[in-house]
Amino acid sequence: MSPARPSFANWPCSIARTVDVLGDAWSSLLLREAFYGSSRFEEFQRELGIARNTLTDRLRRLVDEGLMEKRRYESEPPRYEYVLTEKGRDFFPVLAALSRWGDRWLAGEEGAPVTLHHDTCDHDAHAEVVCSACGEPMRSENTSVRMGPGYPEHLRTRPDIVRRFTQT
Amino acid sequence: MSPARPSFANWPCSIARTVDVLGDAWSSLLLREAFYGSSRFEEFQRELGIARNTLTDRLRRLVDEGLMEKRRYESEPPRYEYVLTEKGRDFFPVLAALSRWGDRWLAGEEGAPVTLHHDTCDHDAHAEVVCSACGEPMRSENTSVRMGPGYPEHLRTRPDIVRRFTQT
DNA sequence: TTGCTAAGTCTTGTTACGCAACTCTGAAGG
DNA sequence: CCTTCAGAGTTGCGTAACAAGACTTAGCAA
Repeated sequence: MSPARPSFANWPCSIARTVDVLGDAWSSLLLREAFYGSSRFEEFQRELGIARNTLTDRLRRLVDEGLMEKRRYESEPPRYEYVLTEKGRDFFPVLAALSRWGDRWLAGEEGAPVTLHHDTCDHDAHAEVVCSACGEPMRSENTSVRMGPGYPEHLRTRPDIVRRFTQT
Repeated sequence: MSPARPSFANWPCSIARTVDVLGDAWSSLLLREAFYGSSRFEEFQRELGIARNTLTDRLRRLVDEGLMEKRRYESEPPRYEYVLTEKGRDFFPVLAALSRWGDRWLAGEEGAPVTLHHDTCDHDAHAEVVCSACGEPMRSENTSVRMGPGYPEHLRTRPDIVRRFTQT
C-alpha cells in the first residue's frame, strides 16, 4: 500500500525535515561533488558512478528543493549546468561535520583521506561544532533540547511529548 | 544483478564512508531518538512509526557499526536496551549541524520547532561549524580541500583527481 | 483461561535503484 | 552526405529494500 518511506516533511523536527530532503545516500554525495566543482550531468555521473536515472531524479529533487539551480549555459546544442544556490552552499558545514566524524571513526591507520584547509586563517584544520553563544563545543553531554516557537500548539501538552523535553 | 546501492565504504572520502553507514533516512532519526533518551525497541518503534522489521535491521546495523550497544538489562523475561557508545554520541554534533540547516531553511514563519540549550553557558543557542584552528566559521567560500595522509597512493597522480584538488 | 508487554519474525506487495541499451539534438570529420 | 561523437537524458528489466500488519515467543498477572 505505501512501500515508499513516509514523509518526514511535516514533523516538528528540523533533523527529520532535513533528512526528508537529503536523507538518501546520493544527495549528500551530489552536494559534495558540487562543492568539488562538478556541475554537469555527465560529470556527476562519471565521478560518482551513480545510475543515470537515479541521477536524473536526484538532480531534479535538489532543484525542486532549491539547493541547486539548473541553467542552460549554451543553446546550440542545449547544455545544462547545475549550480549550488545559497541554500545549497549553506549545507557545506553539515558535510564538514560529517567529514570530521568519518575522519575520526572510519579512517584507518593512514589517517584522513582528505583534509580541509581554512583559507581565512591559512591553516589545515577540521570542522568543529560549537555553541553560537559561547563558542565552546556542543556535545550531547552539555546540550539539551527545548520546544521552540515553531513547535505545534496541539502537541505542546501531550504527556509523552512533555516528558521528552523535561530531561532525558 | 546489483539492485542494491553500491558500497561507499572504501572510497577515499570520509563523507562517502559516513554516508555508507548512516546514509539512509532512519539511521539519523534513530540516533536522534537515542539522544532524546529512547533506548528500547518498542520505544523507537512508537516514537518514529518505523516498520518493525526495518527497525530490527537498523538497530542491528548501528550495533554492528559500533554506534550503539545492545544490553540485556533484565533476564526474566529477557529485555534489551540500546545505548549509544562513544562513537554514537560523537555523532551529536552532526545532528546539531543538520538541525541548524533545517531551522534556517525548512522552518516556516513560526520559527524553529525545537531549540538547543547549551548547559555549559546556560544559553539557548544553535550549532555553528567553525575552523578548529581559528574558530571562525567554515563555509564553502573560505575552505578548500586537500589530499590527506590517508589518500590512496595509486590515485594521487591520476590527472582527473589531481585536478579536483588544485582549485575548483 | 485469558490477557498483557517486550522484542522480535514472517508474509505480502510495492517501489527504489542499478544496469544497460536506446533516444534525441546538434556539431565535427572525412 | 554519411558517419561518428558528446551531452543529457529516457526506457525496460530485474532485484532488493521497505511498509504494513499478522504472527510468535517468553514471562508474568488477574
